[in-house]
Amino acid sequence: MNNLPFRAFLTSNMDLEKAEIKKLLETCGQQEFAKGQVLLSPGQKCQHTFYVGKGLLRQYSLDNKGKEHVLQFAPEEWFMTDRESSYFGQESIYYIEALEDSLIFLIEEQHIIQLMDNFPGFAEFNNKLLHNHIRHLQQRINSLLSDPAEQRYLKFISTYPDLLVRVPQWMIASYLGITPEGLSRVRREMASRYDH
Amino acid sequence: MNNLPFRAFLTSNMDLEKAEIKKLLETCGQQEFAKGQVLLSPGQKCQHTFYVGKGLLRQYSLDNKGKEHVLQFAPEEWFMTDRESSYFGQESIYYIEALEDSLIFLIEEQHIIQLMDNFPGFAEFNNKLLHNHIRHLQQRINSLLSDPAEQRYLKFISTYPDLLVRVPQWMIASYLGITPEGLSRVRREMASRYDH
DNA sequence: GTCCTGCATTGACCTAGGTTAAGATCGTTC
DNA sequence: GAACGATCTTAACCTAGGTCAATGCAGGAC
Repeated sequence: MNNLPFRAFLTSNMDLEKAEIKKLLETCGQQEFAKGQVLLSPGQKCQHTFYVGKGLLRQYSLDNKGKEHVLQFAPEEWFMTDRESSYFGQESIYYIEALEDSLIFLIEEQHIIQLMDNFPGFAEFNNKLLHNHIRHLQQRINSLLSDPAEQRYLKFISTYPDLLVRVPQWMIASYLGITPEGLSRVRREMASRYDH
Repeated sequence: MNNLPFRAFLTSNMDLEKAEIKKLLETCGQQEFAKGQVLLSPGQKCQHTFYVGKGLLRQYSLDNKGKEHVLQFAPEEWFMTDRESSYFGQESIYYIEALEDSLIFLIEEQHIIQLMDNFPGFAEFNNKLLHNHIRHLQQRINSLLSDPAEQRYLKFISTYPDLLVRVPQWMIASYLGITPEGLSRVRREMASRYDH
């Protein structure tokens, strides 16, 4: 089984022992998703945590006016799941979609629990992921409360420089909480400040 | 030691065994904070997780124009900490302040790790807290992206009806991401819609 | 090639909410 | 009770960003 990307990540980044990594890789499936394919839809229960070996995922919601709102992007080496749904067993209100042809490793929620029970290193590893997630969400909220659109865009660029070229601009706008037109204007104003 | 509020919470809400609860209560201190007292300031490392036995805490940041932005409130039976700081060992950029005279139980970060290692029930308990936190943050982001101010206010009322009377209105406005004047207007418009 | 379809940009106009400044209403302190 | 500070409200005005509609470009698909 070609689980190399995931194995490499687990080996290099986490304090996991060989046995733990082996067990994790054994219990998780892998699947290719084509660009545009949907991994999770509203109304479904999210059964997996997705690890992105190759490609790019996004999570978004649809408001009552039919407008999309991007909650997260997940490029290579990121995990994505709807924890509201997978952990609490509720029906999700989000979409998760592949933005590129992607190689995804799927970890079932119950396996996570099993692994945590049996491997202390894995519990720690999971703990770290959760804290990382919380840190990101908290920073994002603080930015949404404190920063005007241009600041948020600048922060996005410096935090995710690679996404800038992989993701259409209107999705970045959506992530920032503004319209595509709004982002276009922000960019124009930034540019006009430079060619004096 | 009068740790009754915390003990009662742990006993009723979590799948913890007596030994685990005993251990947790033994290792955590408790302290009274007067209204207005600050538990954490920017630049400090957050050493504790705070459990609110009585009273009310808030976490907020200060932007470069000197404006406050409320990230969270924590009334009775809630936990509060700056996980960005306590878990990752960074200096905090937030304040945590008591909004009322409060009885707080303090759990040191290292004790949490110890407890997680030694008591599987506690690891699960902690895991649940983290997921809950993530759920809240995610819902808040989605609301900030999707909802106009009035919607956000209505959601706040239905989620935290008690805070409505315990927290000054300008702090609620700050939590919602608008100015006090803005919230005042929203309320007026809501009211005017009812006395036709 | 031509015809799509999706994305980015622009400009004119609009609106939700920010800003400023002035009261109104309090609970506190002396 | 007078004086004070904090909170909330109101009103006039302002601005960041939304809305709408038009235009310009790419790639594909054929």
